[in-house]
Amino acid sequence: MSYDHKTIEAKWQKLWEQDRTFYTEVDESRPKFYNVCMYPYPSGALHQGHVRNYTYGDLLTRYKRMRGYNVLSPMGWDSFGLPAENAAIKSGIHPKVNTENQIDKMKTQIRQLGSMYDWDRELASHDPRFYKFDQWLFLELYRKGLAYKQEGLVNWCPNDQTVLANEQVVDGLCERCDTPVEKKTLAQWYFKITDFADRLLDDIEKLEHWPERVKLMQKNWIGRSEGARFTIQVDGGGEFDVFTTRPDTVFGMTFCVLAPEHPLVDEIIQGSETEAQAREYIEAAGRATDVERMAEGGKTGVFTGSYAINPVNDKRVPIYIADYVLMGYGTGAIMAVPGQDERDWEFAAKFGIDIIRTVEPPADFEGDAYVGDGPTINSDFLDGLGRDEAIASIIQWLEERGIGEGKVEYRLRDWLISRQRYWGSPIPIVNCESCGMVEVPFEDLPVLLPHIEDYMPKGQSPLAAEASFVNTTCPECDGPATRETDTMDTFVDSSWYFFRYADVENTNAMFERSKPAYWMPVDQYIGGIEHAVLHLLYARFITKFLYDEGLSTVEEPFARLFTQGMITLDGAKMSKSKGNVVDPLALFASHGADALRLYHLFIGPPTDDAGWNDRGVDGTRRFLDRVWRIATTDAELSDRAESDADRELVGLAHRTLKKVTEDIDRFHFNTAVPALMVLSNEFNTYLGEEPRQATYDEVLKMLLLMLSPMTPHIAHEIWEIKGYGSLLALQAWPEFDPELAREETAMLIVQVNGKVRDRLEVPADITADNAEEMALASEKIQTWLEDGELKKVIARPPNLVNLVIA
RNA sequence: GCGGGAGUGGCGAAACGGUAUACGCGAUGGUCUCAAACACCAUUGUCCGAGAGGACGUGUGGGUUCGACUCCCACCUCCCGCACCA
Repeated sequence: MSYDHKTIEAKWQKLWEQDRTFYTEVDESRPKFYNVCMYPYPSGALHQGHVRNYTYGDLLTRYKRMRGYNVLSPMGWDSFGLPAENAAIKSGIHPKVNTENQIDKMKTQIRQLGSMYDWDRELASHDPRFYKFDQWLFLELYRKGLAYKQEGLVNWCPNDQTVLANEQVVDGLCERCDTPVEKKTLAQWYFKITDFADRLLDDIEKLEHWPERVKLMQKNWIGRSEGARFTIQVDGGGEFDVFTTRPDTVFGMTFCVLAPEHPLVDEIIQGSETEAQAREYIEAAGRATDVERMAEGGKTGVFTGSYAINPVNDKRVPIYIADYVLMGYGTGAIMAVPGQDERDWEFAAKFGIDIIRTVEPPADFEGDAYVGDGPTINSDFLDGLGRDEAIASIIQWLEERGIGEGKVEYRLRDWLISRQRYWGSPIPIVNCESCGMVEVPFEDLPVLLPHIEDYMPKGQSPLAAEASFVNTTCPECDGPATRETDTMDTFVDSSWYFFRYADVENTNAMFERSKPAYWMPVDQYIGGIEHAVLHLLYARFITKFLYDEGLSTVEEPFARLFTQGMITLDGAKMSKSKGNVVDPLALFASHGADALRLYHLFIGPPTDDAGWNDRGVDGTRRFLDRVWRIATTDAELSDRAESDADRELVGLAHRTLKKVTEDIDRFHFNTAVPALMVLSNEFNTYLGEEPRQATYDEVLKMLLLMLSPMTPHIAHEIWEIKGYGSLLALQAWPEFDPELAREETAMLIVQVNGKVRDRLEVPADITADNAEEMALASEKIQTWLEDGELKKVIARPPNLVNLVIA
């Protein structure tokens, strides 16, 4: 017997929506719970990753509500950006039309899952009402000197025809299309996230309820290094700065290296014997993608013909160009100390350069460069000092002479936010011949993205070809001017959208301070691990900026972060291109949303990747059919007096409640579900043995209340059929009663030397002495005791007695 | 190389230092049925044994403990992140 999930699920989805059950207002009388799932890019097709994400989110919405919280769970669309635009290009439908179609489709599908949102707060980043405030944010940052345009070496994806942020380059490949990223020198817009590097790093400590893994990834990404920066003179004129974390080893400097892109290079190779060779090397390094540069086996480089003077001992050392030194980090130049640095050692060995040790390695040290601690040697006034003392001492020495200082460097670079693509928010800046760069005034926002037919990427923004967009008048002098034609990275949208849900209608401001003041921070944020350093770092940055502006009341946006594992099929990530997707829509039809939701909860630990198994959904559906049968049983329910069987079943229900509650609170859904299965199995057995009406109703109610956040449709339907009260979603989570949960008897395990030799049923309140007595009285145990002398008894009533014999 | 996580049945996986393998899937046998499906019942780590029962068993090797999947040390394998960051 199988229940009619199609009718039931459609019925309740409609009803919850009509009743506006999950629409929320500020309510100071209850604690708030702001529950957000990362808003999706509207691909038009719900996949199992979404289902997993929204199942967790909806479970929490419903559960927290039953626990008395005022829960806000909104939904929106990450509808600007490369993925949406590329999908439009592929389909040949204009991005706006295509994106809006996809949103409609996905919204329908999300509703079929039965996951509930306050749709009054729905937002989409391609909506001018939304991106108006991308532009406002941009201008706020600009005024504070935190948005700037600068020419520099940038990552360029030749396939997507746009620049990319460092965070969007993965292993030298474009994050979106896996094309090797090239380097180009271009003038681009940046947000100065590096100004926030220390705060972003330090505040990671405050993120108690974030996964360690994500915090660590952010720490590594920010990459703080303490060291020193100092100036080195070139013999014959010129100078350059170097950064090092080991200034204590400066006496061991036997050469210097400049990055091929270093500005001084051109000057010092001029007229040298190796000039031709050097120019060729620089040119090749410029052509190479990061992948090629990294793939290079062994170090390469060219002598410049020039020498540097070591400031501590006036020694002349050769200057090389080598691509193992990166222009983008530190100063793009290093002092090379092969004795204490593995990379420098490798280079020195290859090029026959002297190697001097300045740190005494331990006697048993074998190997090349020694990077560990030890007394300083061969270093004049630093000799004998440990590393930290030597570093402090040399920094003081450099500072006294005005040639250097202690310095902190970060791996984090500024966030490159301009894109040479159509589908994004236009940058609200006008270039005027006489006034220069001018802000678009607030009253002229949003700078609307015009509808254009030729939106294909072409290396510069397609907007540049749109004269009616480009040509404008200067807001300051009314003279002729042109607009910026690049659009913003879609990660700008996602860095603040969670504030906007709190005040989504506002046309005058991103939001009124008091609105998110009630809801923020997001109490639970759920999404994929792939955003660990992209979205989650940017969102923290922008939140800190809004805090500094007095707009945000919180410095950190997400109090609790949960990153779900991936659903895989035969060990591989499900993806449309691989053709190994299991379509949720087909499962809505065949098994129902409830069975699918339950399978996602049951499949394994939520943080872990989990392998999909079609039969697994059969299993959760079978379970729901069993619940349905229990609810519609034709067993005769009597009004006899309460028996042990009744007390046992009610006791189990309460123990189940305790476990399910604890498991939900710590996101162990995969163990909460089996607990409910055990309860329903016992319930089913009970129905075959003279069931009693009162017990039946009591346990069924508890079962339905516990199921309602997981499988809301079937739970609501049964609740209604049984006439158990008003709408199940509005019921309170049941109260655990330890008295009822208590068990009368326990299984006493009797061990001999740690091995199980007997099991005895004993009263649950048995004393240690009685347990020992019963254990010793057991016939099976007697035979084991014959083998030796009883040395010791460990009794842990009521479950364990261990007899130690020898 | 650095950092993190994980290794348990045929499979997904459970297990505050105390019954290893709950629950689900799959498999085998049975009941129901004209038959099938559904459902229900039983069995299902390996080896020895007719059985009672016993031995072994959570990647490998040690250790701590009355007792170790769990704690400690060393190693192996896999996954993830960062990676010539000075």
